[in-house]
Amino acid sequence: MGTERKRKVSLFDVVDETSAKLVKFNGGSAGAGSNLINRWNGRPYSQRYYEILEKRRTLPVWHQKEEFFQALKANQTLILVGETGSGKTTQIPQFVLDAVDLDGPDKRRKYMIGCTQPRRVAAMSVSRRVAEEMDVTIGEEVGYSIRFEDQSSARTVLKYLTDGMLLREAMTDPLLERYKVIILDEAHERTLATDVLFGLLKEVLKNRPDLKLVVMSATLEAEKFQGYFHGAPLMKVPGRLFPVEILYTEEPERDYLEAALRTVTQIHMHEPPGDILVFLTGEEEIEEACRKIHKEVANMGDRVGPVKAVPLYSTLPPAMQQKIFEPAPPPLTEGGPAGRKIVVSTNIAETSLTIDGIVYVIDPGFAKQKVYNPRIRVESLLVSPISKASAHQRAGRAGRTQPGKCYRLYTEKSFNNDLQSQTYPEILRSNLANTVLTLKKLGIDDLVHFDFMDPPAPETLMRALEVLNYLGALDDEGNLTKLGEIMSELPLDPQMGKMLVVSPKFNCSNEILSISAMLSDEDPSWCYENFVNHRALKSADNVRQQLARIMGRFNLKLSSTDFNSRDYYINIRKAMLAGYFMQVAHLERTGHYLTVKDNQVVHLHPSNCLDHKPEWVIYNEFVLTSRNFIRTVTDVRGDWLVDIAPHYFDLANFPPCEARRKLEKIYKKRERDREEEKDTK
DNA sequence: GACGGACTT
Repeated sequence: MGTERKRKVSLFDVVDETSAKLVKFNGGSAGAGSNLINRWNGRPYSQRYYEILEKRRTLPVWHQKEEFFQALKANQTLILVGETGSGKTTQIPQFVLDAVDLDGPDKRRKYMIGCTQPRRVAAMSVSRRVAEEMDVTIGEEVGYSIRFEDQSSARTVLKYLTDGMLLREAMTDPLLERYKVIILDEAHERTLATDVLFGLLKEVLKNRPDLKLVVMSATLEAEKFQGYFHGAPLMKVPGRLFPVEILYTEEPERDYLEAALRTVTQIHMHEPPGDILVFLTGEEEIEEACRKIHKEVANMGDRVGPVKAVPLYSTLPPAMQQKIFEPAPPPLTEGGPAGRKIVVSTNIAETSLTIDGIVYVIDPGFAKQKVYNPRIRVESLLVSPISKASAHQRAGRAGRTQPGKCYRLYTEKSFNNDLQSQTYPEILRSNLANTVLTLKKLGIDDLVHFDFMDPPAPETLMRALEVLNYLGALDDEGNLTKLGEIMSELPLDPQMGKMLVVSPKFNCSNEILSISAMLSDEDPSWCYENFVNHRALKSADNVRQQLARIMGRFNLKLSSTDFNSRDYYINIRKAMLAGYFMQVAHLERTGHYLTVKDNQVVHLHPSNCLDHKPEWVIYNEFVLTSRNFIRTVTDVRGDWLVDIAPHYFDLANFPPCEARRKLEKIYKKRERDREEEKDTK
């Protein structure tokens, strides 16, 4: 069949010049005489292939193709720095395909090239683009793999996947033996998964001399990467951005929101046409800013053109998000002042979404960032100053289609002296219980000596180990137990994983499965005009199915207590406690709740749906906002605590407090009951 | 009496 196609093609009238060039660009790897045949699927190239090829050749990274080949050939690890527009994400993996031999030792099995992305959408859209460039079908020779969707096949030679997905694959394929080359893209973002992959790959490379690693990053922190990867060579690729003029304020601004709005109106009045992108920190602030912009511009009357202020944040429904791509409004009257689009966005526009046509960026210098307090095991969001790298990225958003301007609402001195150069990697700002469980499953026994690029605080690791030990996922020697094994396979936090795994014992796994799915996904009670969010329910159902499949693999039975039984809800609450016994709060005589053992004063979040204040509650989340809130709470009973988690509520290891005294009473009553029982016998 | 920056398995 293949021969027939080849014959047809040799008669095919293709522009000679293109095919001649093609031989050269395909290198020696395309089979002899097959320059018009796509080596990946044996089909003749389409006209579109040649059209795209012309454009690809103009990408900055193409000028360094030979240099890249040499570096890849000579080294096991390679670091590549390329700014926005260099074409690295789409081109480098294709260069790698041209440079390496994917045949396995027995010739039957072919190796793959894997390229990680921090985000699902990116993995999906980039792989589609590359499939088009290579003139192959997506899901065949070029594919992608993200949660809920595996678009790859036995023929796949290049696979884009989320970094979290590669980490999952490593659980079953510790030496990543399906891969010949792994490319970690967007490494500067330092996601939790990428950071774990760094350390893991360093180990794997030692045991797989034939495996190669390419680390791609957008910043010069690459020199740090170089040090980490034993002085791997660094290749720099220029980006393709228009110049962006940076403007600072003379004095520090007291109120960044007010300053941002003032800057918007000034640009609108005095600057040439071009859209504006304003970075703010959250939904509420953004909606308020949009309202104020419309109001202020309306007050200016006909002197200025019309504006369309559009909000942008991740929880905005997709249809509303699409509005950022609509054009600016036309002038009110023919020949009148031009209209302007003003996108008011969170950090989502810094990395995940690119909007063409932005000429002005307003950067107040703040973002909400996660911080973790290992002492009380609480993660919270805090509005905090951004890093220099982040400011640089924001500014770049103004230069995608023409020269632009970036207004930094802070002084140049502040930029130089106060901003840290890089954002703290996520691994230093997170609860690591889940990460530690993953590492254990990956066979990393000695966490203290695991080669993290930035080692987390020892206390954070200790707290994570402690939590996993209390849950029974790790034994006292720190080894993964059978329970821990199952928990590591579930895409859930350890507490929730434990709750789900033990739920069959409480005869309520159907219900706990639903609860887990609903809690681990976006919240559908954030309803839109009192209707339950359909998309959120669909996605919770998706999660539920995935969890049910994994439970099936471990022979965990799906069961329910009779709905009319008085034990129906009791069993569910007990199963929840079996996972969440470390997140208990006790109602003190003062009327306040105090978290057990950590002794933090907390308040029931107003969104709770209890009709009374129970003496003991377990909570799903501790949120630090205007006060310490515990959110999504469930009423539990004191004697369940000592039944279900006696090892945690062990009085020998318990600070003196009201909760302790209550537990003492329960233990004493237990003793009395036992003795009475003895006497009656 | 009031909350989700961005992501991922």
